[in-house]
Amino acid sequence: MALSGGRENGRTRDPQPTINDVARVAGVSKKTVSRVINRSPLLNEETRKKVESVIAELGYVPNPQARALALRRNFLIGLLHDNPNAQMVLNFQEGVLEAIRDTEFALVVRPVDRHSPDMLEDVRKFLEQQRLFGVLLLPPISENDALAELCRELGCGYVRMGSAQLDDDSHIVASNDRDAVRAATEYLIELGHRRIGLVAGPDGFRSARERQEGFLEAMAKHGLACGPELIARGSYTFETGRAAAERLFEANPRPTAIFASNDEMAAGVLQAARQREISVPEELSLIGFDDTPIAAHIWPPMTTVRWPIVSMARAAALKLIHPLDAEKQPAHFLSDLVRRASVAPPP
Amino acid sequence: MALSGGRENGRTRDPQPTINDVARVAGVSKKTVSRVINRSPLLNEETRKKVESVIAELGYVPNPQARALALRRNFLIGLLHDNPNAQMVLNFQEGVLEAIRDTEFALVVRPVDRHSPDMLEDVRKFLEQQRLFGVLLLPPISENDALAELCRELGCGYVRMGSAQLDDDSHIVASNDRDAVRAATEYLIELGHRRIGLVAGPDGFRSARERQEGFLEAMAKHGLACGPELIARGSYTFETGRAAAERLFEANPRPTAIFASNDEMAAGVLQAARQREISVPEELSLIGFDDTPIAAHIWPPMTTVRWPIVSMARAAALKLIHPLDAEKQPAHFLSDLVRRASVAPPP
DNA sequence: TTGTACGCGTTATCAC
DNA sequence: GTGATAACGCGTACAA
Repeated sequence: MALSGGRENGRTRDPQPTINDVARVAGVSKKTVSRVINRSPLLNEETRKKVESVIAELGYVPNPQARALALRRNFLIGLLHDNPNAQMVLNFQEGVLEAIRDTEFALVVRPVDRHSPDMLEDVRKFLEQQRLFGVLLLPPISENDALAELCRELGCGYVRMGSAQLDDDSHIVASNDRDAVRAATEYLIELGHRRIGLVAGPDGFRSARERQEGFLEAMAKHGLACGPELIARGSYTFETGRAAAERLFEANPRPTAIFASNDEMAAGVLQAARQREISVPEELSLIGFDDTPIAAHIWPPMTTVRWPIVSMARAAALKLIHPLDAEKQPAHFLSDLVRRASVAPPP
Repeated sequence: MALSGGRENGRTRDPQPTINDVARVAGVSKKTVSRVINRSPLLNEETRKKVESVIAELGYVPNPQARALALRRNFLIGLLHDNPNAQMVLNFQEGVLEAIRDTEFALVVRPVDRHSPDMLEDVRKFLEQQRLFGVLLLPPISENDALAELCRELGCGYVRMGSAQLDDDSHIVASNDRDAVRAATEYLIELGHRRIGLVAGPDGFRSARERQEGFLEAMAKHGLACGPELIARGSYTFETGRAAAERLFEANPRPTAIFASNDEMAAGVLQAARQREISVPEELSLIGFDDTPIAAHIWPPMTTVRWPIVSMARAAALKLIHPLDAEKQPAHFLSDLVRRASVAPPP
């Protein structure tokens, strides 16, 4: 009579009831319970109600590990990133969690070190060991094609976040950084700026390249010169932004505006300007990229390009979760310019 | 002959070899393989070597879902937080990941909304559904005793991060905010400041209370007055910091120094000062708390209290993973003052 | 529409 | 030391 897992007496404090308990109490087979859980259409309405009430009464929750074993796939989605910037990572997590809210999916995070020679091996071990449903790749490591290839080889789903079309639409969610920066630069030009400096991002970053090209396109389109003295490269950090600004300030005549390829470098530019007593925006206009909190919290509040990372993250997660409808999720997102106080017409 | 899971021909691209495959190839039982994996001491050295070589050859990796099912516990540790601040969350993740590197544990993140009336129910659902090994609680939700009680009820391990002794040593990793703030305040006093304002944190936050009391202790110890006109409350955001500063500036005489209970509010204070053309540090000294990136990136670079969050996170994770040795991990950490340019003697 | 029997990959029991 | 055999909790053929 007593099925496995059954405990007839009220003594044992239930270590989570199982599907067997539900079946026994409801007086049906385990399979029927399983059908109720998985919303099988061919099911007598009465038995469904009965089973559902027993489920509620017992507080039954399916064991995800057992499900994973039987289905030969689990419900964990991984977030692989190389900490491009804390706020961005967290915003991304937020978007993913919006997408998987009220599903059985969970998000596991995994920072990786893109400079480590065995980064790829580390990721492989991680994927083999955890057998994730799929992974989300954040820039800059999302630009690594070998990583995508590894996922394919391991049969692990993946979606990449990027600044451009890096993969087919079912595997990418991209912002169009080039267009956004072109528009930001044209905004400066329309205000009357002619000498505009660029703090470019590091070599090897696709985002850096896209942003630089957007900048150059705008300058070229308006016939503005943009020699090497107007371009300085940083590595997306505050300090390199400061150093890059120092170099741009040497240009003669000095630029009246600077576009920095991310906010952190823009903050560095601002500090360099302050040390030289160049006032922003009166003597120097400044635009950043990312709209991280720092942009709004420094003085003057900084004009910057905001990309809709939460929506992008949500779309990426949905693509991953519903591989068949992956193409229904938008693959391209537009960034917009957040106008604050760091931009003014040239002196 | 052919055991389950065996594929004798080279045709099928192996969807991960199982323990059965290893056992068959090595010519032993799967229990023996299991013993090798779990480093059972009673094992013939020869058979161990043989099995190990087969494991390597086949590239066998144990399936964590199957292990979880058999062991009735998985190897997922959860991070519950209410985004106190992006950098802090990410630093915490970093510390946890240091601790679980090269283990089979993985980190799953779960933001919660502490303002939602059914926060507790959400967490309960999450824990029941995912059946985590244990969870790490970040402030401010770590201060919620009902949450800790819930974990105990559900048999889910937990470790809380806090600003004070909130739980017994095996369930807490705490910084001593009170001492740190007292020291920071005394630093101001030693420089000669007598009128010192406090931007306190929000009601209901233990950290806010601890920091406030540290401040008051220092003031009292040196016989300094600290009336209500010298205390303004904010809610740990930039904007409330700015507003609090406005109120403090009304005090007569105006304070020559301000301690803000976190960096974000301190940045708000700085902005308010700038709008009033009160120069920092010449006319106003300022100290923050947390040492988030913004502290170093604003102007002037800000003196602040840094707590060793990465080490704390590591300790918390180790406590969770090794419940028996939990007490061996330190439960208390000291914060230190990072001296930058926002503090000077009073005018 | 519902139930039976078995598989998923691992660990635990208890013989040998 | 080692190996059958039975759990663990759930899903799927296939039969009823």
